[in-house]
Parts: sequence; structure tokens; C-alpha cells
Amino acid sequence: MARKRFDDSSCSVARALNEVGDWWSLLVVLHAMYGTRRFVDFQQELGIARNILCDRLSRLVDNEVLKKVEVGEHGSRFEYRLTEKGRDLFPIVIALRQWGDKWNPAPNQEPLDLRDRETGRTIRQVEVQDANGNPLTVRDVFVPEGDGISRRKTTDSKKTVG
Amino acid sequence: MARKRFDDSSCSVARALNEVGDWWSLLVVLHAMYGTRRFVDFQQELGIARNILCDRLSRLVDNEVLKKVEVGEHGSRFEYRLTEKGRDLFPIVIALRQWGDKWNPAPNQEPLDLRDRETGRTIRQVEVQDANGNPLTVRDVFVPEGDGISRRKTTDSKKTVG
DNA sequence: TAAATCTGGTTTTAAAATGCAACCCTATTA
DNA sequence: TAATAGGGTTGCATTTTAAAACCAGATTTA
Repeated sequence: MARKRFDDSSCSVARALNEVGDWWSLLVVLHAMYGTRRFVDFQQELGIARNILCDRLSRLVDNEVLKKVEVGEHGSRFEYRLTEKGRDLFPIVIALRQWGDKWNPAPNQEPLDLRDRETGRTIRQVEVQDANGNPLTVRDVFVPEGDGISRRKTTDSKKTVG
Repeated sequence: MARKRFDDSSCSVARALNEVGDWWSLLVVLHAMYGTRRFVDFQQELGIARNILCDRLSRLVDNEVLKKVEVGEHGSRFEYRLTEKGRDLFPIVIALRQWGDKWNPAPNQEPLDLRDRETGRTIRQVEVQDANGNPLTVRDVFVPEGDGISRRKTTDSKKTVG
């Protein structure tokens, strides 16, 4: 059967994954952030099948993560550019990159070193922070009751994370 | 043909997506962060097919995002608990949630309000920050040359993000 | 000017992934 | 003793995916 989709899910993570939660979309967005804009460039950089790339690009355009812009007077040339919504995926992509570098470092390769354009200094690890900017772990947060998360009367496990 | 996998990709985002980049894995991790630990609980909360849940749980265990723990003296009962590696996905999950809430808010629902257990105050928006903790956008960062990102001599688009 | 190339796709085909339902086995509870 | 809960596995039909071939308009190149 078909993949399940979550367009109308009450969970915003599910709705987000619906738009960028497949194997390729976030990689397309990542390369767009590195400056790639053209169909052929995406195709060659990612090594993605052309039909899949087609599908992903148009889906990202439908979801307003990218916009398709006609460029050049000669012939039909297009560019796929990030929208504000797309650029807003930045923390997610960077957090994924940092997680990958930390837990699955490439054997013979330095992790990618991203730097602040202004100061030239390495950026921070992306983290969840409290109102004052102090880092928080899973255990430090809670959801006020009446949140809409469907929970069963749990079986017999104690409710501590980890 | 088969889905493409990126186990050995030089891109850490690709390697990360290889472990948690499918339609269900991050949702499983999310619910684990909310406290879910049991097979049936995941199954009912997520509405996922049992065989797929099986597959995802064992893959997450293989990748050391979850650990499978035998509990209870009576019968074979298991719990799936987050490892440190799994808990380290916290910023990614939260960033996804915030992105979903911002750009695809649920029609009749308040966005989920996560709070610091200690102060009771709402947590911050997850962001990329420079060394001093100031927020950075895509346009504020750069990759030092010689980074291993495969780039073509770009066609004729100007290299500005967005 | 004809041939080759670039760009951005669509089509075809076969292998996987997905979802559903049914089944299995061990314990526990009614 | 029967029913139910937990944690799966199996079979099957439907989708998705990847690879490669094909296409069509514009533009170089020979």
C-alpha cells in the first residue's frame, strides 16, 4: 500500500516531515543552501534520478520551500531558489549535519567547518535553549497538560526519558 | 529499483538521513522523547503498521539511537529507550516541530508549548548561532574552501542564497 | 547550415518499501 | 478454560523508487 501521509495530522512534526521528511528533499534544500539553483546542478551534485529530482523539486515548490524562477532570455532556463520558509530550515539542516558529524563521522574526513561570515569563527552547536539561552536536554522540558498529544494509559513502564 | 542509501556518503547530512531520514523514524524518536517505550504504545500512538514499526525499531536499535531492554520477570516484555545518541536528536526534533508550527500551523490548535521544567517558561526558538550566541541565517555563514562538497563550475546563476 | 550539446523534463521497467490483515507464541487475567 | 495483552512474523496488493532511454526546444560548435 501507499505511504501514509500526515497532511492533516495534529502533530506539527508529522506535518513537517510530510514536506521535507523523505530521503531527498532535505538534501536538495541543503544544496540549495550551498548555492545550487539549477536542475542539472542538483542532479549531478546529488546523483539523484532525474524523475525523482523532478518530483522533489515540484513538491518543494508546491510547499513553498523553493520557488521556481524563469531566468535568462535564451530558452527556458529555470532556477530553484529558497523561499523564506525554505531558508528557515537552516537550523534543522545544520543540526542534522552536526549530529551526523558527531555520531557517524566520516572515516577519513574532517567534519565540515561552518563559519560566521563576519567574524570567521566556527559556529556553535545547535541546541535547545531556555528563555535565557541556557542549553536544555530532553529531560529539562515538559509539555503542559492538555496538549493534544495522544497518549495511552501507559502499560507498566516508568515515565522517565531515556 | 531500490532506494538509494548513503552509508558511506562523504556528507554527514546524508549519513544522518540514512539513519533517521525516513517517514517514521523521527516520529518514533519523538514519541520516545515524550516517554513512550513499548511496542504497543508506539503502534497505537503513531498508527503505524506493525511490521514497519518492527523494522524501524530494530533499525534504530542497530544504529544505537534506541536500546532494547528486557523488562519484567513475566514473559518477554521489552522497552525501547533512547540512548545518548538518540537523545541528541532533541534539537532536530524540536526544530522540526517549531518549523511545522510556524509554516503549517494546525487549523484549530495551539502550537505545542514546551517549557523549561525548572522555570516553567517557554523554550526558545532553535537557531544557528555564532560563537557568541547571536543568531545566524544561511547568508551569514560560509564554508572554508577545500571542504569536500562536490560543486560543479556552476552554470550561469549568481551564487547568492535564496 | 547541419550536427552536437545543454537544459529540463517524461516514459518504461523492475526492484523495494509500505500497509493491511491474518496468524503465532507466551503470559496473564477473568 | 477462555479471553486478552504483548511482541512479533508472514503473505499479499499497491506504491515508490532508481536507472536508463527517450524527447523537445534553444544554442553552440564544426
